Amino acid sequence: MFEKEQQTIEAKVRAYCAQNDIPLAELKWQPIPFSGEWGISTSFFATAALETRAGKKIQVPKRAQEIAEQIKGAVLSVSKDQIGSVDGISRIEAVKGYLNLYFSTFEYARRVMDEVLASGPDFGRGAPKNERVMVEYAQPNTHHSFHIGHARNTILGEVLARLVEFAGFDTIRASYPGDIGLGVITVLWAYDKFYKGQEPAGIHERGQWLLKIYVEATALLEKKENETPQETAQREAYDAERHEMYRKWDAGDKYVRDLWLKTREWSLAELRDILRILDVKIDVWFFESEVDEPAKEIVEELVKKGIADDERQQGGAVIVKIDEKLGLTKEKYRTNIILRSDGTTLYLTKDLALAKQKFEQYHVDRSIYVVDVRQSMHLQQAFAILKLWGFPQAEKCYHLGYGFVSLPEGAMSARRGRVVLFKDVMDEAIRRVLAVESEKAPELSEAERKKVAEQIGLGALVYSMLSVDNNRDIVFDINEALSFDGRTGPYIQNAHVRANSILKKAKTLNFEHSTFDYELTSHEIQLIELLSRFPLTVQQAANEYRPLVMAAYAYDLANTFHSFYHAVPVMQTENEEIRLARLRLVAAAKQTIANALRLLDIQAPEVM
RNA sequence: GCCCCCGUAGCUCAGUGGAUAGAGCGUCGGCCUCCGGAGCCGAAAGCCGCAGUUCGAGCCUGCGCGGGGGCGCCA
Repeated sequence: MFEKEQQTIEAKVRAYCAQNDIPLAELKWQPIPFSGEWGISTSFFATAALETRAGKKIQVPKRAQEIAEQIKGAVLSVSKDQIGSVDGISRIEAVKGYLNLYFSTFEYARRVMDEVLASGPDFGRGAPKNERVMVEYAQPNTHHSFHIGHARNTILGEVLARLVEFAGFDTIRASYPGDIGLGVITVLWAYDKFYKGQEPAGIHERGQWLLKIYVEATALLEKKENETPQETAQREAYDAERHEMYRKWDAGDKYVRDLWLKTREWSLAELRDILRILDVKIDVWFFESEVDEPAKEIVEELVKKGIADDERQQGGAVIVKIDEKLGLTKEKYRTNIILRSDGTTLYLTKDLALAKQKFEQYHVDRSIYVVDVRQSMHLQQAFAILKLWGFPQAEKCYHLGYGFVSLPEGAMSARRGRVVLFKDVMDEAIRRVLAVESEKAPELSEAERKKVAEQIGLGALVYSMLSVDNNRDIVFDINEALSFDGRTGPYIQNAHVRANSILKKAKTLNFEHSTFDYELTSHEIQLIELLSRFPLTVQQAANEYRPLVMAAYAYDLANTFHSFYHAVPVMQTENEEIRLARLRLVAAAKQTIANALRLLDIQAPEVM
């Protein structure tokens, strides 16, 4: 937001250095820490180090301070006419090798407020980048229920999509559910054999019921210790039935296909409802079952191109010796199979086919995969093969890996039914908020209370998933995830509510022309500075593909607002000019908190 | 055997080459006659080890120690 001033000063610094034979290194600007005032700074250590390398015998820190002081003098000196004073800068200091430029707050405060309030919900939006990004996430297997690990995936993916979209990328949201495989067939088999027609009516009840069937079926099919011969025979018979069903599915048997579609729809109905709750709107659905045929075709193409080696004649599979083809001498991507010896495809094959479709049909320039870190090797292999295949977009394929979500008692396991379901956590979240709401907000109607409970409960859950960097594992503790105190979603939402509360109390919001031509408190300055950082934070989070960056910013902003709120009176301010200016600042803060929350897929309530 | 991730305060985590390493929870102490206390203000407490690169290392490189994950017919 202060690029112009930065450039003006930079030009002066360059001019001075050129005149005085100082080999200027790259200038990096950053906000001044610790000051409580507001401005930007840069250091001259790198420049001094360059001089050292050029042969001068000097102490770098001392020399850096020297340069900073000289430049300060030059910038301030009006007599040398090519280096005059700079508009908008109130004060310049040279300290410890740094050049600090303090802004004249009056001018900048007005500029920041103007931009926030004129842009409103678009404040922080980046200019269009003419580049298309596809984010693939929310890809649970069907015929199971949606657990808290799926929730982490979906939330990370959605927030990433919101960030890159707001940052200026043309964005496509894609989901890739695993709707076929032995696990799916296992549920089909058990449903058909033991439970046909007994499904419950509710969307979530039915989805969760499928998981129950899966757990039971897995137990029936699992080899046990000390099995009697009869038990062994029974188990093997079941297993044979299951595989026969898979064969029929593959052959397109109508009965099995209908059964599959019907049960799959139950899962998808539950998934769609959870996505509705999370305000996720998927643009493109790719089903694993639909990329099977294209996958088989690309195997032949890769063999023909000499990328894959066909060992089928020897009774083997089709493989890609990735390291060898890339000319690597060290083991890195290894070798992997793209077609089983029985002619069926694998996950890797399907991902290759899917990537081809993304590039050719959807023209994506960047492809982001939000997938569990345990599949990191698999995706690196896929990207490497895409590169061998000649897709330039392979360079811009990115695996956003995230650590898995486990429970205090160990890893989650759908097979064993040891999972924490998203819906259960969410229901509990709402219960907990409702329990405190009657005390916190007694004036709310029943309907409002329920709506707010959903906003706050989800806010807590979502923020707890975003406030940890994605590559870290999470041990899910419901009390931590649903905490409303401290560094949490509700803390940020509360800042929004408080800002709203002040604005509601104001008789008029006629502050369009109010100025900040009075002595600002450090709380006001810090709040304005935070607001001004929002657009750059959007870009950083999007460029680094890191939702955490925005989650951290939102907390800092809320924290700064809460401090301001306690320290600086707004409505009680006697002076009307100052009161209006502060109201304007509160309005800008409310808007920016709302924008940040929206990017984090968290609702910004007006009351709570 | 090889590859990837992680090691920062009692606990859970930020901080990816610059000034004084920050939060939350927990502990201890203050603040509701004042715009909403889901809040604010304060205190105690910390970079796994050894080398190296650099003017400067929690951050980069190497080695070691400790924890987690992965490695040709699962997804």
